[in-house]
Amino acid sequence: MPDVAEAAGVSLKTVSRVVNGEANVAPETSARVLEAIGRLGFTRNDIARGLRSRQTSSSLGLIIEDLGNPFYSSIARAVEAAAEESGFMLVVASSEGDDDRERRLVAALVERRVDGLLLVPSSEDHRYLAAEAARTPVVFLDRPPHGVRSDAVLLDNAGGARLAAQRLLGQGHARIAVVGGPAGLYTMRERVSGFRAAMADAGTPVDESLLRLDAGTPDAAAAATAELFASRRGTPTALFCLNNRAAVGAVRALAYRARPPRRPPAMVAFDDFELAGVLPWPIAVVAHDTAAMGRLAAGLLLERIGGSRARPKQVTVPTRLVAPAG
Amino acid sequence: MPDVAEAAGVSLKTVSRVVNGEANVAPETSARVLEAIGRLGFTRNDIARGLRSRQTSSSLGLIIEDLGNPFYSSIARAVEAAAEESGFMLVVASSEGDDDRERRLVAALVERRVDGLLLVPSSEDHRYLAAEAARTPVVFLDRPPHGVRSDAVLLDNAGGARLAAQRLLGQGHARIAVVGGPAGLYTMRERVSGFRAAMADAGTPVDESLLRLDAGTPDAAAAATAELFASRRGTPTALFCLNNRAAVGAVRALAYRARPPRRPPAMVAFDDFELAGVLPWPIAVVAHDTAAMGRLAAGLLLERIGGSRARPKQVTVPTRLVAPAG
DNA sequence: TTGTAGGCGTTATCAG
DNA sequence: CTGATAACGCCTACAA
Repeated sequence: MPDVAEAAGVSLKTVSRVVNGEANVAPETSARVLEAIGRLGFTRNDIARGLRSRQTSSSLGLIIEDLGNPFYSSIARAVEAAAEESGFMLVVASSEGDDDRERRLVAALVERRVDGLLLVPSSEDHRYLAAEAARTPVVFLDRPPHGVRSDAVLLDNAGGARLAAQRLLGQGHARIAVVGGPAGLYTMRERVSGFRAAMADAGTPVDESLLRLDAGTPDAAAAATAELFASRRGTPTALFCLNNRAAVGAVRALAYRARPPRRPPAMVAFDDFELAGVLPWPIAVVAHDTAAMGRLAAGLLLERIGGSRARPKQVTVPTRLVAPAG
Repeated sequence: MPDVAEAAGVSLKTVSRVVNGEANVAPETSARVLEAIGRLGFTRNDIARGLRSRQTSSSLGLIIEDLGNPFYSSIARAVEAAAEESGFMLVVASSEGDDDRERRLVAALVERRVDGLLLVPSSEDHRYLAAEAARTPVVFLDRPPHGVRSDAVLLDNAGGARLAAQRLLGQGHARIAVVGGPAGLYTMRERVSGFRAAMADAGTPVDESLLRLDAGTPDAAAAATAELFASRRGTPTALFCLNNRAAVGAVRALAYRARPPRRPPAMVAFDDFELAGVLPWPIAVVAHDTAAMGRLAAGLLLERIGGSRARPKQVTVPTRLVAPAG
């Protein structure tokens, strides 16, 4: 910038004014400065800029588990759109479900002075955030905070699981298998407990041997599903997949098993997916609005960044059952 | 940091040393400083840090079309992994296929002093980048640069399309419909020309009325597909979908059309998708390694950041045909 | 309308 | 081993 100033024969401050489009610059001076800028290929340094005033980077941080999972990437998309609308850029990082990585990423983002942080936590104890949260607003996504008071946007996991169970029960199924995982994850626990509640309400006992809650990947879910439906006796007649990963695995396992295909089980999957409607047999899904989750979370975060000191809110996004057309 | 220094009764520079784990600090002094840091909740400000030395933000920028498209999100995941490995964070922005947005995002990222830029360009004239590229290394992804010399990582689009056409031709199909878009997009043009080349090689004339290259969204592709297969006469017997969006739309259209379903057309889709193997009828896909694309691009970028002045490379990632098991 | 002085939080340099 | 001082690139406040 000093170079530009010299080249244009003006002071540094005048260049600054031109670059930022401030008023009170003679058109002629401005033109000369602009010319110099063009000639020298000058670009304003936003990082030095923020240093003085806002002390920020005009960016939001988003920590999710895995960008490759459509659930998270669609959240990321919504967050990015909302951020951009308010003039923020989005820094995305994947924790891969690892506590330590999560902590490291939080620290890195705070050091970079993101203006706010959206976090899908992998850890279950967030007291480590108390210090950061004092400086940088944090909004939790998909899973609630523990040990720190922050806003959170969650799904109605138990409600959705209830709907799933009720549908299968309503179709006359009693032997319902449940596949998903990892078992310890908040969303999984909630969904399983919603499932159990619906079963209890219906007076239908849960056969624990049909619960496979250690299937957190498509492959694991496929293996678990294959096993569940391989036995000759005591085979379940219906299947509840706890998330989109489990659904992909289960669908594969069921599609590929012994040909010609036996009668497929009734199936409900938590999380909608693009091709749910066109599989070889009907699948119902527990759908929800991931875009809304992202938008809501970004909105809450932007309010905090704007200085809101309201009591931390916990917003729950509804789920609904989408049955196949057939 | 001055506060910490005062609290610990040392100089500012000593605090800096401790924070950065430099050698030559007495353990006792270090302990005192650490204590003060903990007590005051101090966090190093990475943005001020970069101001002095590297003049950078230790981050890479990635501009893609849409995080919601699995093709791009899986690239983003690979890029993020590679970036993180080298100590960079990733700033993601969606151009939504819009030239102006692309330019604005590039400018914003350069102003933020990302150390390098990965770009899936929407524009077709990149001379505007010449100035930025001088300061910030740019690597093109999925589509080649025009008017600026930069590295690029591309797919073998024509080759993949050839494979697709050859498969359908080999199955005895001559009336092959092609659905996708937008027509002007580099990848689409390449794929269509690969398709035409294979048809020409086989001596099979292309029926232009079966080409629907304006179907850039699932909905548009579904409509085009429905229309193509609705007619009584001149109906195509096979379908080539130019990308994953078109495939989703086409599958929907074909799955939902008049029940009981007529005999489904033979189908090949460019881009693999998770459930390709389990649809009601067999679908072959032109698969490729998006993770490798992301990794390669990030690698090239990191080399440039490292100061490489090698002649710009253009890397082509191979495609292969994956036929259904059946 | 334009310019000068000072400082944002950190690190590099060089002296103690 | 530790500290004083000068940058880094820009903006705010005040002055001319």
